[in-house]
Amino acid sequence: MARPTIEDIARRVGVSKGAVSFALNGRPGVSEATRARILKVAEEMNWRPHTAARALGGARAGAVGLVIARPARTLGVEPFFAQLLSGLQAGLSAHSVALELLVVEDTEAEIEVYRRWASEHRVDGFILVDLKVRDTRVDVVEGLGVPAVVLGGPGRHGSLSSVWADDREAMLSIVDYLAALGHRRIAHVAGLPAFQHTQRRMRALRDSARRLGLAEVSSLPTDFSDAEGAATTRMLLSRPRRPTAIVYDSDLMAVAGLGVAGEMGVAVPGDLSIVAFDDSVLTRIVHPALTALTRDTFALGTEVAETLLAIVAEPGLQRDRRTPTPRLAVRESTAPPALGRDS
Amino acid sequence: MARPTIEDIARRVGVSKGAVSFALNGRPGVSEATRARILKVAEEMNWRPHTAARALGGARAGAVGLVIARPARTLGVEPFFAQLLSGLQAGLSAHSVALELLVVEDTEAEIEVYRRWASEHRVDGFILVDLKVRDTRVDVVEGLGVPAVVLGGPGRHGSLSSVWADDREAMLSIVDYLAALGHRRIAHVAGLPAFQHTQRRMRALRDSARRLGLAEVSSLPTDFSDAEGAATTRMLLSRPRRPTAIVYDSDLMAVAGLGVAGEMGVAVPGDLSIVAFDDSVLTRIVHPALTALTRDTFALGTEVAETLLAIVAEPGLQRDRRTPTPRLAVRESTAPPALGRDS
DNA sequence: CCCAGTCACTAGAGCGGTTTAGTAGTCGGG
DNA sequence: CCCGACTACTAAACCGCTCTAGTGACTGGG
Repeated sequence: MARPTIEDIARRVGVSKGAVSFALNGRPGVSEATRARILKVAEEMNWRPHTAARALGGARAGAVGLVIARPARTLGVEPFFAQLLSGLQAGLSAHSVALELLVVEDTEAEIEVYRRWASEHRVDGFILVDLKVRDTRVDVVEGLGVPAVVLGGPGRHGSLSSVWADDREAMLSIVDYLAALGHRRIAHVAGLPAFQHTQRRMRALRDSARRLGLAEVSSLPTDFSDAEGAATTRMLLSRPRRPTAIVYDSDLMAVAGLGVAGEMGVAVPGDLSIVAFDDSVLTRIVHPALTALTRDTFALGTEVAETLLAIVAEPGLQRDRRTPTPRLAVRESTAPPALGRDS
Repeated sequence: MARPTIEDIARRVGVSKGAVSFALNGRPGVSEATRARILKVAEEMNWRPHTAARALGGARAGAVGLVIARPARTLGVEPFFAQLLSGLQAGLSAHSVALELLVVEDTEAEIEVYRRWASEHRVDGFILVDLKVRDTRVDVVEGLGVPAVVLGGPGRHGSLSSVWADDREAMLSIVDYLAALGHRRIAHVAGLPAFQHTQRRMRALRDSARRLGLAEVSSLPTDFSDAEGAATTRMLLSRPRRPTAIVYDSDLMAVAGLGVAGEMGVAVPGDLSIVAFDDSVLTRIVHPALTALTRDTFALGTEVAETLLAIVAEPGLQRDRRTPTPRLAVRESTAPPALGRDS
């Protein structure tokens, strides 16, 4: 037998389609006895709702959308991202909601996809990541009237809900730690300056340096790629007065930096301390293992998923959820600076 | 104005719903003049098809499904996987087909999802990865009558189509290369023995050793995790007669192995050569950069996507597509073995 | 000049659910 | 005994689109 419909069930039980619908959705309108009979037959016939039919009636689409604007080839080198995805999955699938994933080339294409998916009723909500300083997406998604959660923040995301971690606090904790070890010349290999979180981290570093009286502290923006991370490291280590510690905005860049140090004969942590502003298996498998700011990215993903589902269930709701501040996991890549010629 | 429907367009243009449908789908039945008028109005009103309504009419769902059975937390440490995903995306989105992604705990749950998605008409086809030696999923998916493509092979996937690379040839090329360098004691840190490709690689290594007269060659299965990769390496390097070369079944394990070598003071490539059976940015950012079997995983993904779309478009079609054999990219982690005490 | 054939289009059924309005039947109170 | 309220259910509209059968106008051949 082909896919059974509620019509088939109705016929078999001897009731109307409506009664079957009520019974299957736990809605009042049928007696308990009838409900039981209907459920039994539905089970026997192995009935499953046809999502499209449901969605057509104006109901939920049963999926949420995640669109990422990156050159497709670079996705997936970021362990952070993959972990986030897993967490999202876990949070969504617990409620049988699917995730529609799309990778596009740029923000313009991304916005186009939001427009399309929203008008096609393909998804019930969106997740926005990689928030920029002045992000055009926020206005567009607000305008579409579709529930959305922004990963990042605080602030700067209009009426959309958000889930965020305190980048500032995190950066302060790193600098405090390095300063306590005795480091005075600290470099920060940052990410894309267009990102809000990059800006926050750079500002936190600057403030921290002022407060602690560290003179030679600087942030160097990159595009988050391993290539630029390596190039920037090479440049830093070629300086006559090179930094004694480098903070990288991603674990991938930190590992790339470690590779450059090895190549240039700079001992880690003897001559150079390295801290990664993100953790993953990567930082642990290299030698020496990298000191890293560790957070539960998986949990972050589930948090985002649940927040979004809550908003979908109750439109108009707005939520700003702060996640625990990441903590520094001290490993083997940090040590007091060598008492060198120029310290 | 809320979302416009073809009804709205029909009214505005002064034709029937049917005419609008024909015009918008490039179907015969309307004059060119009318078609142009309809398209113009549709454009003005910013009309988009309602996917659910379309799908309800028995048409395509406009999405394909990818279900992965892994503990959700471990997804995404595999660069291979992320790259594949990007490629899939690229191939699918070129045809405006979405990807429904779900990560589940085990194969049983995976099968349940296939059943559900198929009966809910949520997807038009499936992509199966991580094929096991005797894989229960193949029968189930065949039984569902939903188009599917298996990544892996050759053979052992019933009537389903497949896209595959020649693991055997690849392994032979690695062993030939190492033997040519002078290595005689080669270890293979393999993946899960339940996987077909792990079996093929192990067999290829064995055959190769026999052919080349290499006496001390062995494959050691792991679960593909960095932890087991590291542990196995530690064990191998602690042997009195340790291998002079190790081949790892994934880049992640190779990097983990490199870390262990560094930790144990074993010089790479001086005392030990390392080859990774998979390439990614990982192998390039470490120092020394790892010699690796490189293939275009992104292209593999698009290939899979296109194969699946072809089968969806023409059910009954069966295709076995072999992708180019991966090539060995020689980097800094391989060299002739040291003329040690016991070689 | 008539009829068959083509063209351009319309009307409406159907996809599989949800939901609303309506209808029997029962029950309790006055 | 009648009326109103409530319960359990039915019938049918509706969601937005596709697609088939049907219709009227026009064309061309005999």
